[in-house]
Amino acid sequence: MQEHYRFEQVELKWQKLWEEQQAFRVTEDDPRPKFYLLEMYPYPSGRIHMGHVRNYSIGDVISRFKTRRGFNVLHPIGWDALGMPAENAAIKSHIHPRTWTLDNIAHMKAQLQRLGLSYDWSREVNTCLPEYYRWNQWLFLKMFERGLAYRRKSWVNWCPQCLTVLANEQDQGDICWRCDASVEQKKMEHWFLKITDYAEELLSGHSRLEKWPEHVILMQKNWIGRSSGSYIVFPVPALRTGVEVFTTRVDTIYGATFLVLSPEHPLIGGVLADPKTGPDFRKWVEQAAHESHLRRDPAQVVKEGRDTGLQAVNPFTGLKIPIWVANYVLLEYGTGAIMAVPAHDQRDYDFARQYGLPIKTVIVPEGEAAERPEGQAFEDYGRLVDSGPFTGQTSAQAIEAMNRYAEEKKIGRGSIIYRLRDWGISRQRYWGTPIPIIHCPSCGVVGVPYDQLPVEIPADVPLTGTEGSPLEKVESFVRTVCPKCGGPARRETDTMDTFFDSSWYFFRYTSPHEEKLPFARRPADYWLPVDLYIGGVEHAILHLIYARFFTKVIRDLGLTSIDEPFPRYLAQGMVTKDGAAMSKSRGNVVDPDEIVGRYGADALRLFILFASPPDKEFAWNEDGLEGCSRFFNRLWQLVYDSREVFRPGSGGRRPEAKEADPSGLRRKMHQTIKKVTGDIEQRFHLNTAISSIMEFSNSLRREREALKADEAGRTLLRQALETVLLLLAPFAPHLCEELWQETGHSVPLARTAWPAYDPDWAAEETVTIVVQVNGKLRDRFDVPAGTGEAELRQTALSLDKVRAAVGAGKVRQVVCIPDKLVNIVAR
RNA sequence: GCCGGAGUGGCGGAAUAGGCAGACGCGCCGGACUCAAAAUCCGGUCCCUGGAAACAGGGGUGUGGGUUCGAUUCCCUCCUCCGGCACCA
Repeated sequence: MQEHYRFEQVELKWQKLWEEQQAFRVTEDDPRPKFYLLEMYPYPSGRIHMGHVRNYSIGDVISRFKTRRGFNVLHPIGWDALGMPAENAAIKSHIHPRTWTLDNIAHMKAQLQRLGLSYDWSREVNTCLPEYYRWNQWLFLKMFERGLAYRRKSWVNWCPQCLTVLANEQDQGDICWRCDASVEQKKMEHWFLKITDYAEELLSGHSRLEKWPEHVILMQKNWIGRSSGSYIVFPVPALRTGVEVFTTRVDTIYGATFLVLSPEHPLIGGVLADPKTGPDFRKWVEQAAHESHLRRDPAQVVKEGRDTGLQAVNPFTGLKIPIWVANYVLLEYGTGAIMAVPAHDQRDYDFARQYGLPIKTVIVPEGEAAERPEGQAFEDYGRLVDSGPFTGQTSAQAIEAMNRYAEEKKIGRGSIIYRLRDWGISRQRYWGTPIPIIHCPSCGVVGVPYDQLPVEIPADVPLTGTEGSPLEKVESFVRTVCPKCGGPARRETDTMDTFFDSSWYFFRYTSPHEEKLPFARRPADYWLPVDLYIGGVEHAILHLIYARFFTKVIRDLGLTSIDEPFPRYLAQGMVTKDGAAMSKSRGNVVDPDEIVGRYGADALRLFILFASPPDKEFAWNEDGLEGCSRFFNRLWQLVYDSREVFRPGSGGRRPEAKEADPSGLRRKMHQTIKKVTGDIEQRFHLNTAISSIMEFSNSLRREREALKADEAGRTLLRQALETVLLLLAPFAPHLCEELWQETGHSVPLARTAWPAYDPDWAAEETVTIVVQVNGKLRDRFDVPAGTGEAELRQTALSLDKVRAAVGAGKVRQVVCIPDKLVNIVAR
C-alpha cells in the first residue's frame, strides 16, 4: 500500500476498469427489484458546467446507494442534441451543426466519464440522430391522426431586417439581437399540440405526486390556472353585434362602467376598416398591436388606451357604457375583451382614474366595515350593494345566481377556463426534427406515411440566420409528391420545438435500440415509471408539464399503462456565480476539468455535495474544495496507519457485547450508519450525510491508538474503518474502492451491501435535558433516556442556577418534554 | 407585474415534528515540528460587557409586528436577492 493518496492514478485505474467491465450495465431479467433513476439529460453546449456536475453527482450517489441497497438500478444518460446554439455556431463559425454537436458530445462524454459517473453507457441516447427523431415524427403523426396536433395562425416575433422569426431570447428589449432592428409581431401558420385537452388531468394528477416538492406542484397548478368564471355578451346596438367578455367576477357586473378590448380584437378591426376612423386613433391602435404582445414586463408598460366611440349595453343594468381599447388586455386570455369594474379591480381602477371614467362600488366587505384605503380597488369577495335584485347577496351566492340568470336570459353562461394554452411547437429553424407533413394543393395537409420515416434533416443547407426558414430554401427537400394522390406537393418546412424530444426520452432509455416503435412495451413496463427524477428547478413548469402530457398521450395510444412518468422529483437548486445562473453567454462558467486536474473527481464531487443541500441554490465558491481533498488524505493516512488491523488473523470477529464500548465508538458507528442512510434515502441531505461521516472519521483518528491496544479494540477499529469506506463510497467511489481493495477485500465495494445498523446500538443511552426559566437557558443535566416527567421536574427545580433565576418569584407552570427540556415559568 | 423560492458568524452551511442557535468544512488567530517555508499535527474562533482565567451577565437567525411556556422553524407586513413566465435549454 502506498503511503500517500495519488488521486489521478487511482481514479483512472477504476474508471478504466468500470468501462472495460461495463460495470453499470443493467438488464430486465434480474431478480432484484427495479429502480429507475434519471437525471435531466444535458444539452451538448460544448463543455460540462458546474450545474451538470452537481446534478450528476447527486444522481450518482443515489444510484450507487440504491444498487447497494439491493436494487436493479437503471441509470442512463443521453444528449438533448437539437437546438438553436448549434445553428448559431454554424452561422458564426461555419461549422456544420451536426459536426459541432457531435464534437461537443464526444468531449462532454469524456468529461462525464472522468467524473466516474455510474451510467449504463450502452443505453446512450442522442436526439439529433434520425434513429431518435424519427420517433418524434412517429409520435407527431399519431397525435395528428387524433387531432392532438393541429395548425392555426399565431403571433411570432419578427425581425423585418433579417426577415426571420426571433426566439424570445433573441428579442432583446424589442430589438433584434443581430441587426438591432426593432422587433415586430407577425401572424404565421403554426403547429400546436392540444395540451389543453389534458388540463384537467394534469391538475388532478398532482394528487399522485405526493413526493414532489410542494412548491413545484403549486407553480404547475398556477400555470394551468383553472378558474371558474362567466362568459357574458354585452350588446353593441350600433353594430348589431355584441362583445363577449370573460370574467371571474360576474358578481361585480353592476359596477362594470366600461368595456376594454385588446388592440387585436376583431371588433377593433372593424373600427379600423371604417373610413370615418381618425388617423390618430388608427395610428395608436396599430402601434399598440405592433408592440410586442409577448412583452412581459408590465412595469415598463404604461397602461394606455383610446375610446373607440362605440357603446355597449351592460346586460344586467341596461345602461350604455363606452367601449375602450387598451394595451393591458390580452387577446390570448379569455375572449380578448373585459368588462372593466374599476371599483373592484386595481388595473381597471388605475385606468379609470387616468381617463376619468366612472367608478361604481358594488361590493362591500362583510361584517364591520373594514376601512379600505383611498385610491385602491376593493378586490376581495364581500356582499353586493347597488346590484338590483342581487343586492344583499354574498359574492359566492351572486356568482351562482347571476350565472343562472345569464343562462336563462341567453346572455351568457358560467364556465371553467384555464390559463394553460396549447403548445406551439413550430420553429422556423434548421437543427430540429422536421415536422412530417406534406402540403398538397388538392389533398391539403397530409401526414408523411409511417414507412417513409424518418424525414431526415437535409445535410447541406446554407445557414445565414436571415431570410426565413432554412429548410424552405432547399428545393430538393421541399419538393415531393403527395402520398395520397401522387401529385406534386411541398413538404412542411417547420421543425419541432426541442422540448418535444425531451418529453419522452425517458421512455427511449428502456429500449434505446428498438427499431419498430419509439420503445418496446416489455422493457418499458418493467422499468417505468422513473422512480426518481433529478434536475434543475428551472424546469419545474415547462419540461415537467410537457413530459407529463406526453406520458398521458402515450398511454392513450395504448403504449404504456402509466399515468405519471415521475412519481418522485428532486428539484435541484441552481449553481450560480456572480448572482446569475452559469451560462456560456454570460461568461461566468467554471470549468470542471481544471478542478478535476488539481484535486480529482472525488474531491470535486464530495465538495459540490458537501457545500449545500441539493435542493438549494448554490453560489459557486471553491473555498472548501481544499478541505475535501485534505479529508481524503487524512482518511488514506488513517487507513495506512491502521493497516495492521486488516492483516489476516488480526482483529478476528467477535460478537458485539453491549457493555464493551468504552470509547463509545461502537455506538457512534451505528448512529452514523443510521444518520447517513436516512439523510440519503429520505431527505437527500447529502451535505449532512457527508459531515457525519467526517465526524465519525475524526473520532476514529482520536481513538485509533487506544483501540489498537487489545484484540477487541482492533476488531472495532477494523469494522469502523470499513464502515467509513462503505458509507463514503457513493460520494468518493474511486478512493473508497481503492482502499477497500488495499485492505484485503476481493469483492469490489460497489458489489458489497450497504451496511446495516443495530437500532439498540443506535439509540442514545443518556440524554441531556435543557433547563429553561421563562424560556431562557439556565442549566442542563444528563439523565438516562426515557426518564419520567416527575423526576425531570424535580431535578430541574432543585438546580442552584434555576433557583437563582426564579429568585423570589413564584413558579406558575412547568413545561416538561421528556428527553428534551424542562421550562419553568415563574413570575 | 404575476407565480414560486431564499435570506443564520468573516465564508459555505447545521439545527429532520415549535424545544441547547452556529454541527461539519473553509478562513483567521495561537502553538508544535522546521535553519526557514510549505505540508502536517494540536488548541482557539457569533457579538457586547465584566474578569488574569475559569466563568458570569446581556444581545443575536434580512425588517417590523403577531401567536406560544418557548419561534431560525408557524402567521402577517415590508426589504433584498434568485428561478419561471409559454420560441434558450
